[in-house]
Amino acid sequence: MNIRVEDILRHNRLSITGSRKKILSLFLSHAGALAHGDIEKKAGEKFDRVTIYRTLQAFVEKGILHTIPTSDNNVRYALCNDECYEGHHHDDHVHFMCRLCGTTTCINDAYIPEVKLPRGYNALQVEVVVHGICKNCKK
Amino acid sequence: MNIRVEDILRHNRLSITGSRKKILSLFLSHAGALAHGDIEKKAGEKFDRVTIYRTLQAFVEKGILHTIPTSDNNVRYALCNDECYEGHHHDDHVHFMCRLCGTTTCINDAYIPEVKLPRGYNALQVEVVVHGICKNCKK
DNA sequence: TATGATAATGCAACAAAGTTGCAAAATATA
DNA sequence: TATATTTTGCAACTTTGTTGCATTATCATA
Repeated sequence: MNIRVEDILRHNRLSITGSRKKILSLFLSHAGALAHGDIEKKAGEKFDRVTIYRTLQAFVEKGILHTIPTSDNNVRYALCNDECYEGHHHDDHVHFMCRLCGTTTCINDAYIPEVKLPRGYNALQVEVVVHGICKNCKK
Repeated sequence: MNIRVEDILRHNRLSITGSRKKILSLFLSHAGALAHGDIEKKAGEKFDRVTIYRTLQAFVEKGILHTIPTSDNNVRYALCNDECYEGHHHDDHVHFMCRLCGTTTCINDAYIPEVKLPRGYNALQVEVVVHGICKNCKK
């Protein structure tokens, strides 16, 4: 697992440091999306808050992570899938937020349908956030 | 215009106060969505920050406004359309955020297509945020 | 329309979230 | 290994959001 983390960092021309390895492996070992606060808790007291901000920002710029829009002023971050690593940023995402357990998951295989906009509007990116009950909570 | 504002407040069993009238008329006279900060600026120094927070919260609870999810930790608020006033909250929205002028608009007449989710996921609400170039900026 | 009940506001104090500059430390490069 | 570059942690600060409470405004009704 650690080897993969270092490969990703190297591939994105980011120095291999403790905080980056830790934060990236948190995402790799955790299915759902994470907010800044989640990472602060999960990483323990080990890293400065500022470092976490800067690490997340760097990961988003490199396309390793993407953000998930929210209505609670608490943006979540999730791993991009493999296509993202190859320059072609995979911008259109479907995300699912569970009303019960609160977890956010990135549904990579959901097909995003064409959205019909009024005349004159030009779409560059479509984000879809579905709220409901997730697979685990439904059981 | 003021009459309409007071009607809406009365209809929602909210006391008619200066801040509510002001904030509601800001939305009625402004096509796009507004963030808390925008309202603070547009309302001038007239109202306490806390009052604006509580007013927005009340409007959302009553279904007068709805929130628009964002990736910048800066939730926008927009007027619900008429259906919202009748108990039946109009939950599924398409919102458009312009990359150039930054304005967010609520596209009420856009049809929200069915999103196919993996087995076991149950959708209750679908939010769509489209990023691109708006009608005005395209000219 | 005066009056008591109810609700909203503003203030203060606080908590949480996010930013910036800079010196020290870690990592990369050659 | 030595030097250049990058990243980190710290401090100080700004912005954003929250809570309790006394004061004030609005509402209901007699």
